[in-house]
Parts: sequence; structure tokens; C-alpha cells
Amino acid sequence: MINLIIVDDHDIVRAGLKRLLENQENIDVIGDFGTGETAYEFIRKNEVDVVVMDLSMPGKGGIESTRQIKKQFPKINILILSMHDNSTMAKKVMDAGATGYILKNDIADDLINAIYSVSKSEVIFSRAIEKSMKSSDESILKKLNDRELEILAELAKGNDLKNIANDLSISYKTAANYQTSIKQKLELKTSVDLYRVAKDNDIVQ
Amino acid sequence: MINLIIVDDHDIVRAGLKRLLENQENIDVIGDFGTGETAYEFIRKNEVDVVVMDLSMPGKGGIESTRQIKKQFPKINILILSMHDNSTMAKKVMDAGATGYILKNDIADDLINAIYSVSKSEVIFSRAIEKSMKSSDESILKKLNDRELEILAELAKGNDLKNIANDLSISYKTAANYQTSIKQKLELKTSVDLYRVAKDNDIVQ
DNA sequence: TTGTTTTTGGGAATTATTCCTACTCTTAAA
DNA sequence: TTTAAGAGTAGGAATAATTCCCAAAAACAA
Repeated sequence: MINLIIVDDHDIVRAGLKRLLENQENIDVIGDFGTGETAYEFIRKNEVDVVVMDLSMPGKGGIESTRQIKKQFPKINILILSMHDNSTMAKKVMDAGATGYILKNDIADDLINAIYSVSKSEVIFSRAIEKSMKSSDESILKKLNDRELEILAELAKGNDLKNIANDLSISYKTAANYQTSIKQKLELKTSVDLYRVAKDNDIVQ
Repeated sequence: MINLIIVDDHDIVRAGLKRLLENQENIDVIGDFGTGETAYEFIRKNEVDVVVMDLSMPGKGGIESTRQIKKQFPKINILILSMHDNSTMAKKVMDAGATGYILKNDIADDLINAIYSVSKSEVIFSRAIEKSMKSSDESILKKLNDRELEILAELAKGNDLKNIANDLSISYKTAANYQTSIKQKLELKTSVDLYRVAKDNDIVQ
């Protein structure tokens, strides 16, 4: 029997998932929570085998919650549910310690299979993710080095060069030069394009 | 008895909603579909009272599908399910002919109540939406005049001042001055902030 | 060790932005 | 009808940001 909890800020999705899984013989949904924090409180006091968690939640998101849970309870297997077939995010999720990453628009059977796999600590991805992970090697961001990536992230957050320079303890000139080289490498013209790229590649939000 | 269909591209959400509603005495879920097109085909051949539809779907989205259904079958009441408490989108949805607009993170009871209301052609919104619709009169965009709004939209699209000036047949200086006054009125510092504002207020995307 | 990449930033030229001013047009009020 | 207010349009001048080019440490790989 798999003791499972659901963490998703959407009440409807949560209630739906709960009912969907309650039909399963070997899965016992012993709790469902709207936030990572309340889920963590429950985990501390109860025997949990698998956590099915939404990626994007207000407050502590799926990644941070995963990290926290895995740190204290490494035996718990976490399956992340996401809206988007984003390989960058999938990598982050796995780095945080999740065992699987599947999409909300995968069919219900896939979810159930994924839960069984994950409960045996088998790593599992959506097919769409596996596909996009292969192609992510050609991500435009490969063109940037670490420092450029860091500065791109800051810029996309809406930080201005002065602050970035200050935060990273480099001169304004250096920061400005980085900005220029990022734009050149990525063939962007405006700061807005820069933000778009950062967003499309999940550097921000 | 309410003959209801569900339209949502997410299999999990759809299956969940279906089971959630199947417990209701007076609601009969007679179909569920992953696209507006397949739902429309079903509607043409079957007696449908209420459609619960996701706002954002690939292909023909919730708004376009709503418009199509209402055009041919004005008696059908449509309840839109959305992820975001966006009052602008809510307005668009109602313009398209939907009877209600609720959020996926409203609690399940709200959904069921909404369905009963909508089935009686009672207009219904999430509380969060009603709140944000009221405050949208005080939208920061009210501070901008038409031309500023137009230029904000262009800027947010990633158009540079030179092109904007050219497209709108105004001098570069004028365009630049508009940009400045937009930033001032909205108290923004960077172009990224400008894009954010445009996005948050549905001027772009 | 030697060569390469990363990280750093200055100088100078070029662009962009801001602030101020001002003219024209339209619209609404007196 | 005159007046006032605001929208839309720009130019000049000062200031700020960006780009381009160059170069020197530092880190790192061969």
C-alpha cells in the first residue's frame, strides 16, 4: 500500500486527483494540502511514501518544498506535476530531489503508472519532457557563460545595471559590458526581448 | 437534471472534475473533451445544458469556443474555469457569451454552486474576480492617455523606439518622450518593468 | 608550462534618455 | 465666442547609458 499525499494549490485539481486516486487499490491518499508548508507539517507527523506535488504554487513552490522534504525525509519519493513541458524546469526539479516529473495534460493512466514507478524509486518523465530534454542541448542559453546567465537573470528581474553591479560587486562598466555581450550573443535588440528570452527559458518566474 | 460537459485539455483535471461532479445528484456529466472542436461536435448532436470549459487550451481556446457555441446554441450556459484572477480576461469571457467565470483554485463547493447558478442562467464570478474587477477602474493604465498606451504596447512587444516612431509616423524624439512619460506616470525604472506592466494588464499576450 | 576562457573594467565614441519648452488641435466649459 | 485644459507633436541641451575596442588578471584545461 502506497501512502500518498497531494500538494496542489488548486482545490479543484486536488479534490479531483484525490478522487481519481482513491479508486486505486494500492494507493491510499492519506492527505491533501494547498501549500508546501502544511504538507511538510503533515509529513513530519505521518508515514508518507509518495508526494504528488504541483510545481507552481504560491509561497514556497514545488521545487523548494521538494528540497525541504527530501532533506529531512530522503526515503519519500516525490512526483512533480507541472503544467508546462519545460525541460529546464524538469532538470531543476530532479536536482531538488524529485523522483519524477509529469505533465498535467498527460492522461490519467500515465499519472497512476507514474505513481507506482515513483513509489519504487524509479525515475520517471513525461514523454514530452524526455523529448524536449534531448533538444535542450541546443538551447540558446548554451551560448552564455555563467556570469552572463547570472546577469541576464538579474536584468530580467527588472534590476538595473547599477544595482546589479552593486549586488555582484563588480563595476558598473563590467555589468554594462555583460549586458551588451548577452544581447549580442542572443541577437537581441531591446531589454524587453531580453526579458522574454529569460522567461521562455525559465530563468525568471 | 443538468446535462453537463467538461472541456479541458488536461486529462487529469478533466478526469478529476468528472468524478467530482459525478457525485452530484442533479448533475449528469454526459461527456468530457480535450478540445473546443470535439466538444462542439458533441453539442451539435446532443442535448447539453451546461459547459464547464477551461480558458486556456491549445488550438481554439476557451473564448473562441464559447463564442462559437453561444452563436449556434444560445441556451447553453457556459462556465469558464481559469487559472488566473484576471479581470480583463473575465470581461472578455463574458463578452464572448459565457455565463460564469471561476478560478481553479476556488474550492470545489464553489464550483458546484457555480454550476447550479449558471444552469439557471445566473451570472457568476469568483469572489477574487469581482474584487479585481472593482479595482480595475483604478488600474494604473488609467493614468496613461491613448497615445501613451499605444506606445507602451509597442514597447512591450519588443519594438524599439526607432521602429515605433516610424510605424506611428512620429519623430523619434516624440516616441522617446512618450516612453519617458510612461515610465514617469507609472513610476517604472527599467524597460523590463514596462513589459511586466503591459503583461499584467493584458496589453500584450 | 602553455594556451584558452572567464571575469574583470577603462577610454572614447555613439546613442538614448530626460527635462524643459513650445506650438498646434480638439473639446468642453464659461 | 472666448478661454482653459489636455492631447499630441517635437526640438535643444544636459545627462546617462551603451557600445566597441582593448587589456590585464585569474582560473582552468591540455
